[in-house]
Amino acid sequence: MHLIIAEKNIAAQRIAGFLAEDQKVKTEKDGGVNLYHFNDSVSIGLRGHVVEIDFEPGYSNWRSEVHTPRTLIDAGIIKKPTEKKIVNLIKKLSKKADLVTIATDYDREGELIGKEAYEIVRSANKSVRINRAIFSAITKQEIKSAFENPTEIDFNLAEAGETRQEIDLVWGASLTRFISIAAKRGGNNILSVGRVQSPTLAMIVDREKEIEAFIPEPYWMLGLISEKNNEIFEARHTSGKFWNFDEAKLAESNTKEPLLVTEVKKGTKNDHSPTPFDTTAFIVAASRLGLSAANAMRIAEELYMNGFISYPRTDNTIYPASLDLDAILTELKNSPFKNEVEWVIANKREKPTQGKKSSTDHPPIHPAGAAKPEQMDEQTWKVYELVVRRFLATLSPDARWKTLKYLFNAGTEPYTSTGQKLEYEGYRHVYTYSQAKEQELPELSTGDSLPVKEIVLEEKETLPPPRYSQSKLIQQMEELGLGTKSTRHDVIGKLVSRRYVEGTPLKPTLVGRAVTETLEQYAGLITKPDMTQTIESHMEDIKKGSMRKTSVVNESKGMLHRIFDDLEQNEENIGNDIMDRTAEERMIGKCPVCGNSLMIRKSKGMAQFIGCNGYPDCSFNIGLPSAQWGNAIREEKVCDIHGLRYIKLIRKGARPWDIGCPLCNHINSNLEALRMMPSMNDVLIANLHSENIYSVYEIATLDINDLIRRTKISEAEITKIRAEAEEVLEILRKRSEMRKFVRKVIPPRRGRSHAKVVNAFIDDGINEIGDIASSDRKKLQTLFVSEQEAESLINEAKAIYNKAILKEYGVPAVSLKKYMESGFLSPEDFCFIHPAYLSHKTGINIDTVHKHVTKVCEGKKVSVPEKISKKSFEEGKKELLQIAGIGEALLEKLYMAGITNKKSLKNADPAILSKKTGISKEKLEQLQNKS
DNA sequence: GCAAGGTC
Repeated sequence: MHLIIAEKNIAAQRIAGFLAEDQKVKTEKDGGVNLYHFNDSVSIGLRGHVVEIDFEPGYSNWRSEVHTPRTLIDAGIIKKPTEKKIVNLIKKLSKKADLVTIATDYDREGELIGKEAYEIVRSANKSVRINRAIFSAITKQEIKSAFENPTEIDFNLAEAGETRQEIDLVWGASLTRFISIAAKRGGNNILSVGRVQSPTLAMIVDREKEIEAFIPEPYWMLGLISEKNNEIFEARHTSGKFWNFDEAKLAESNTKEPLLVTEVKKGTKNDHSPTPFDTTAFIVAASRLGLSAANAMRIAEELYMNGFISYPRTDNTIYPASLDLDAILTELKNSPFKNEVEWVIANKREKPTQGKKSSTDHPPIHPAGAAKPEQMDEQTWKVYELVVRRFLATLSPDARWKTLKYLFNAGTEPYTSTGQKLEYEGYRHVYTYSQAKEQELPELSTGDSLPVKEIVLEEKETLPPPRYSQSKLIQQMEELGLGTKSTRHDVIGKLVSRRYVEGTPLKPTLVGRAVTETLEQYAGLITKPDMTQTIESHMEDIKKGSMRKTSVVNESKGMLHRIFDDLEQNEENIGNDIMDRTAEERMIGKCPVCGNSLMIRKSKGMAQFIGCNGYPDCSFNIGLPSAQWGNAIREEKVCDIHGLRYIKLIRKGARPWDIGCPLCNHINSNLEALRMMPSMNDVLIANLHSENIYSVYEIATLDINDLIRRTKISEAEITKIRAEAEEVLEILRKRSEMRKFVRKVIPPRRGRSHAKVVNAFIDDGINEIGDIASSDRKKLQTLFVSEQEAESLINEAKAIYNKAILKEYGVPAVSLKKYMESGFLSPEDFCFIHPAYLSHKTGINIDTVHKHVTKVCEGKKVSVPEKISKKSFEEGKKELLQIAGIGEALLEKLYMAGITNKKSLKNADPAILSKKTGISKEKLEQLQNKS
C-alpha cells in the first residue's frame, strides 16, 4: 500500500483526485480524519504541525524557586503530539505501507512538517521506504510530475526550521515569564515577549514617539486662478512649498497679470496593470474595502474551503506555468462577471503581469470556481469579487493616460498646471477599485495671454507621520521579514489582546510602551527585526549544511544568558518601573469623596471593582460585574457629570460590554433597590447622593454614627431606614438566588433572556425560590415558561425549599444527603414514613433517625412517632429474618408498614397489612402462621 | 499561563 501524507486535508483530497485518474476515490472518515483511498493508495492530510515542542515536565510552575525563568534557557525540550488522532492514524497506516510519500507544502515549514510525519511513520515502521514529492501548485500537471519524480526529505532544511522553533520557544517563554513575574502580572494580564511580536510592537511605539516629538512647521503655498473661454483652472507656483513667509509674500506681490503660457508639454503615461495577489497585497486591497486584516483572512479562508478561490496564504506574485489561466477564465464565464471575462478574453495582454516574488509553495491568490452572490453573505461576496477582478486585471492590458503640462509666467513668477485624462482604460475596465482621477485643463497654446482672477497664498503646516493602519503594518512587517504570510495578521491580534495596542489606526497603550522600553533597555535584541534576519541567515547556512542546529541554538542561548545576567540584577527596578508607568492605565478619575484617584482594581478570584487610592482612609468603591464577563478597562470618553472615564469589559470571543460611566451606572442600577424601601423619596435620595451614598447595602452597613453625621437625619429615623434597608437586602439576596436557580434550570432561548423571565416573575410577586415551589404550573406558563419547564422549575424548587426547611429544623447536612439519595425529600416524609423504613433505606442508625424525625415533627407541629430503641429494633430484625420466607426485600416492605418484630407481625390485620405493603394476603397469613 | 508556525 502506498501512503501519501499531505499538509492539510484538502490537499490530500485533491492529490488523490489527480493521481486516481479515472479510478474512483473512496473517502473514509476515521475519528474525524479523512482518508482517500484509490487503487492501492491512501492519502491523508495533516493539520499543519501535528506535534509541538515544549519544555520537559517540571517547568510548568511560573513561581517555582528552582525553575526560574532563566532555567528555561537550558531546560530539555520535548516534542509532543497536538493532533493525537492524526498521529495515531498515521502510525496505524504506516504498518501496512510499503511506500510512504511525504507531500507537504514546498517551503521550510512544510519540510519540517514533513519531517515530523517522517518521524511518526518511522516510529511505527522501521523499514518502509519514505520519499518526498515537491510541487508548487496543486494542479494535475504538477502533482503528476511530482509523484513521477520523487526526491528525499531535505533534513537540513527541516533542521533549519527546528532551530527557529527552539530559539523562539526559549527566548519567548523565558522573557515572557521574567517580565510578567517582575511586574506581578498573571492570568489574562501576562506580558508576552517574542521574536516577532516585540519588534512589531516596537514599531508602533516608535511611530507614536515620532508623532509626539513632531513639531509642525509652517509653510506657504502660492497659487492663482485663471480662465480661458469661461473654463476656470488653477496654477501653482513652481517653487512648491515656501518655507519662508517673506519669500512667499514677495513672490505673491511679483505675480502680475497677464498669465503668459510659455510652454505646453503633452505626453502619455503608462498605467501598469496590477500584479497578482499575494497575501499581503490582498490584505492591503481588502482593507480599502473596509476589512480588517483578520477579517479579510477569515473570509478568504472560507472562500478557499468552499472552492471559490485558491489557497490564500502565499508569498507568490508570479503565476506558475502549470496554472491553466484560460481554464479559469472559462470557468468564470459562469459567474456574474461573464461580461468582464469576455472583455478580457478579447483584449488579453500578451503575458499576465507578474510581481517580484516567486515562491515555491502556492500560486498567487486567484479564483478557483464560479460563485454567485446568493451563495454567500455580502461581505464574502465583496472579497470574492475583489479576487476575481484582480485576477482579470492581471490579464488585462495596461491603462494609458494623456498628460498635459503647462508652464506659465505671471510677472516675474513661474507657474505651472498639470492635467491628465484617461486615454485607454485597459485593466481599469475590470478593476474598479483604484481611484486615479482625471484632471481636466482648458486647451491652451504657447503665447496665450490670460487673466489672473485671483492669487491665493495659503498657510499650511507639516503633518506628523500617520499611525500604522493594520495593512500598512503588515506591509512593513513583510519588508522587514517579520512573521509569515500566515501569521502577520495574528501577531497584530496578539498585540491587541495583550492590550499592548488599541484602536484603528494602531496606538500603543502605556503597557505596550513600558514593555517595549524595558526590553529596549535590557534585551534590545528581541525588539529589533535584526534578530529575525540573523536567524534567517543562520537557517540558510543550516540548509546548506555549513552549520548545525546545536551550534546556532547554543550561541543564541549564550546571548540570552547574558541578557538574564542584567535582568536578574535589576528585577525589582524593572518590575516597579513597569507597574508605576502602567498605573495610569487603571486610573479613571477623582474620588468624589476624598479627591484621591479612583482605580480599576481586581481582588482575588474574578471580582473587580473601582476603588479609591486613598484606601483604607477612604473606602469609596463601586462594584463591577465579575471578570468572567470580561476584564474591566477604561475608555477615552469621560462622563460629563462625574468626570470619570467610561469603562468597558472585554473578553475573548465576545462583544465588549460597555458599562459607560461607572458612577452613572452604579447610581442607576441602585435606584430601583433604594425605592423598594418604604421611606425612600426623592428628597432622601438627593440627600444620600450628595453624601456619595448610592446603595441599599451602604445604608445597611455603614457605621450608624457616620450615617447620622453625614445625612443629618435623626437617630430614630435612621434606625428605621436602616431596618428597611436590611429587609430590602434580604429580598434582593433571595431574588438573586432565584435568578441563579432559574438560570440553572431553564435554558435561554432566542428572545427570552433569563433577565426577562426573572423580571416577569418578580412583577408577578414571585420573589424567591420558595415562591416558585408553591406556585402552580398554569401560572408560570404565563411568564415565558413552557409547561415542561414550569414543571421542572417547581419540582427543583420544591427540592431546594424542602432541603432548606429540613436543615432549618436541624437535620445535619451529612445525614440530609443520605436521606435525599434514598428519595426522602420532604418534611412530610419524615413525619409519615415509619422510622424503621427510613433507617433501613438510608443506613442511618435508628436512634439517630428518631432524633431527626423528632426535630422535623416538632418543627411541623405534628405528633412525634413512638420511639423504638436500638436494641429492640435489632432484636426484632433478627426475629423477622429468622422466619422462613422473609428476606431483605420483604423486610423492607414490612418496615414500610411499621412491622418491626415478630409480635407486631403476628398481631397485624393481614388485609390492612397487604394494602400497606403490597404483599399478598395469603403470603402474609402464611408468615403469621410461621411466627 | 509563555513563542512562532502550521491549519480549521
